[in-house]
Amino acid sequence: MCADGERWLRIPLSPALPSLLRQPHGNTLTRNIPDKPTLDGLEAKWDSRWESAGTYRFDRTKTREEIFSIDTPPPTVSGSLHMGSVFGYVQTDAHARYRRMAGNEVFYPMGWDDNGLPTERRVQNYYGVRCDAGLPFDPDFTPPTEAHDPPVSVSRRNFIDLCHVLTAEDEKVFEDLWRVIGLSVDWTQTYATIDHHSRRTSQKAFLRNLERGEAYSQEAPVLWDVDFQTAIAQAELEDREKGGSYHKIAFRRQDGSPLYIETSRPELICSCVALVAHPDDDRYGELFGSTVSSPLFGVELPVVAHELAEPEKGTGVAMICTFGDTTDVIWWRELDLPTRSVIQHNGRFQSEMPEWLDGDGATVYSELAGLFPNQARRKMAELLAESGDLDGEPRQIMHPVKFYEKGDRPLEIITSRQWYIRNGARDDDLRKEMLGRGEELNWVPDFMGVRYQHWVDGLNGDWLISRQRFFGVPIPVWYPVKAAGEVDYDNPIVPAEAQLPIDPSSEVPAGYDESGRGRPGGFVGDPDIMDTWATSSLTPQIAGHWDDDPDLFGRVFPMDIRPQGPDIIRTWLFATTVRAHFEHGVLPWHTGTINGWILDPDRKKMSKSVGNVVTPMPFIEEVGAEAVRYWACNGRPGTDTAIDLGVMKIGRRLAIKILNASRFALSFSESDVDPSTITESLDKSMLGELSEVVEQATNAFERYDYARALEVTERSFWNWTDDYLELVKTRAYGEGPGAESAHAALQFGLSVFLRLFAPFLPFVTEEVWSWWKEGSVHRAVWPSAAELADYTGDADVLAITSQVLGVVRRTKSDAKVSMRAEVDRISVIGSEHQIRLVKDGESDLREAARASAIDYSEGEFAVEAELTSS
RNA sequence: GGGCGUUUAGCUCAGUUGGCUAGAGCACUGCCCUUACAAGGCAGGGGUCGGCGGUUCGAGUCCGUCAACGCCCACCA
Repeated sequence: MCADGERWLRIPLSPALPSLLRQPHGNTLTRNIPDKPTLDGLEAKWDSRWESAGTYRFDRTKTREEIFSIDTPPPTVSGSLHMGSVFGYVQTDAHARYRRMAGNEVFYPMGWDDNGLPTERRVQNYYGVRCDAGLPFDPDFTPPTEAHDPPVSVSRRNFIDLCHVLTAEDEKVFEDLWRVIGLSVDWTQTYATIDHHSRRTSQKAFLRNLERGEAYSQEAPVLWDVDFQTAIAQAELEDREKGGSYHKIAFRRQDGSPLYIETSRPELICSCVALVAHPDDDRYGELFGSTVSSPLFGVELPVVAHELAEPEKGTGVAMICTFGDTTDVIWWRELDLPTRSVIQHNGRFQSEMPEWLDGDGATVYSELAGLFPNQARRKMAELLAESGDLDGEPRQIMHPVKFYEKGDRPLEIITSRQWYIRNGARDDDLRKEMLGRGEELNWVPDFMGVRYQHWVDGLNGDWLISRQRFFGVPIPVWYPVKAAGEVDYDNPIVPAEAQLPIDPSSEVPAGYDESGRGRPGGFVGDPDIMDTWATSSLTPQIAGHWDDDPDLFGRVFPMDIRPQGPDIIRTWLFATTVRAHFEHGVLPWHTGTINGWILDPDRKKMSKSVGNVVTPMPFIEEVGAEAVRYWACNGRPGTDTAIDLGVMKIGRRLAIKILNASRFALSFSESDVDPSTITESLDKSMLGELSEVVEQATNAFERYDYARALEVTERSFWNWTDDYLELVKTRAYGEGPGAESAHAALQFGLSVFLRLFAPFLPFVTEEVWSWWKEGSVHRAVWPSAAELADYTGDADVLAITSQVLGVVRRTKSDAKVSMRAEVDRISVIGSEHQIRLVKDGESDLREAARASAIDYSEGEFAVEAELTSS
């Protein structure tokens, strides 16, 4: 795109030139307005000029009161570029541009979220590699040009290098998109969640959480993705409806009679630790305290009582396994049951014979060893059918199954040691404090606050931040290895803050040397990394340089707004709130603006799995960046918005209209006209109406309602071109005070419109601004009623004159004659006041209507036009 | 099962604290090459504001209820 953008290029306004050329009063640069203004190429032209002029550079000498700071969402660079990527960012940009013009110094950095699993997965697929932490580093490894098939194994360090290479490429693609779409970010203020500064900030914040007891490690059952082989957090869960089948299975009471349970996971009978029924369930009351034996394995199991057992579900008796689902974890913990787990980290049944099995049970188990759960399930169903313990045929059902949101196989629950940060789930006081933070935040739109509240109310565990992966910020601790060789997890060795960032798998704690790694009396490094949210929950601290630039941090933090999508309230917004609450004792921002969803043209939510992801570049190429921006800014705050090429085309038409109307408005004089020459009441009326528009647009922006600001500006602008420009045209082509008044009013009006549109249509407004003004429209002062006050008149003059003109047009249209057709007379009936208003605009009205005379009489308002018969 | 949001013209959407015959654009129809604009301009037709019931002098707007759609949450036996 933008290939021939410079075909009518003029001498650029170098930042150095204006001071040489500027005259004491106004600006005398010769205008160079193209005969055929075009939108083509404006994106590239102005992006590079803004960059070289530093138009959006942040001035850090400003005070906190003057600064407006934005906690920009760092896009996941390994994710797909889709229309949702531009939607929310453009809305934020419009607000940033408004703030900048309204007098704030805007802190608008950009980050890239590049660490974490999404990048690893993309690297695996892109290059056809897999990370094998056991392999040695290969210094001669070069990134493959084509994906290996089948995948080759590479060392951890080579793998991480590939992650860096690919994310650098991905970040360039994103930056290019942001530039084309016109985001006014300060490109000197960028960060990446894997970079040195972010790792340092992330580790420092973690160590402080650890020191204050807000972070801890614990050996416990966790939700586990068997493909990625990592623990995941509650916030990353999603339920999917999956088919399954209930198996009705007989356990044996002491007297040999069957006790039936129903389960969708018969393969876990071997890890069963108890059966459970509701304490008030009379059917089973006598069994509490006794034992039953499991089918095939013959393990004696207690029958226990717990409120969570639902009498209506299945037979009313459930088997408790370690662990089949999250309810099992609750029962296991609250009833103090033993652990009998058989599923390994790779998702397969362990090969070693479980110690609680012997005899026939061991023989049965040997058939399950090494299988995946779904394979073991079929095997168990066969075996149970053969032994007669399966009652009837399995019953097909659909039920919700927990998945990792990025995963393909159901989660398992596996016991392992993990790191957690407290979030209020296990501490009522902290939960109340976090709910209080949610109430404190100014939510835009306000109903979004409910989502936060529900999430915090529903938390059922602390925040699990450790991941058994590679491309991320390492957990910055080591552990002593006791003389007996066991690792002392309870006494982690921490680095000094000055040492950060560290990688405990390659660096050595103070007082040790490398030879002690993994040896009794020595140390081991924590092998895990932190989840990406553990770092991106610190974006205000990272972007504001909490770690290394307290002066800057004091000027931007707490930030003014956090713009983001509704889906990550539970993750990003909540986690950021937790971290700031712990570290700084404040809410990290004043306002949270939550954008809506992007729906595809059929009003379906876009998602990769559905395959309806729409990428922005084809739209930008077809209608231009500003048309896409116009569409994005038409989406109300927090409102789901469908991708609509039609809306974009309206935006394009608006931008073209601005070019053409500007060309007309600026065609009458070579220099700025003094607004004190505005004397005609129609002109003053127009400025009076504009004054109201300015007020409405400003109020809307103050409420973060960019869409409303655009709407009132746009409506007024079309009236301006349709009515005012037509009314004033003839007078403007003439000479004398009337013409001068028109010229000045046209310029003044245009100047106001360009500034009102600048947040939405940054390229075309800047282009027109450059025709006759110095500097950037984006650093021009936001229009105000005060600025217009000396030149305004009764807005009703223009309104009623336009209305009369409308009647004349309709008359001509009905008569199927040209708009240039002559009108003999217009008769206006109205109140004394209305008549006076029309008379104020009469001469312009007669020219525009081509009417030779206007008759007036008092009465109920009515207008009639009498065409000259031809 | 709970919560939030949406439902206004064929389509995409406005309608701020309840106030005169409900608005815009697209699409459709008619007219017009008028010296800013024909990838345009001007004008026109088109809606019992999801259903039902309330409050009110007055309801698209407030309350209740039902329905459809979307999203979020919920202990997978």
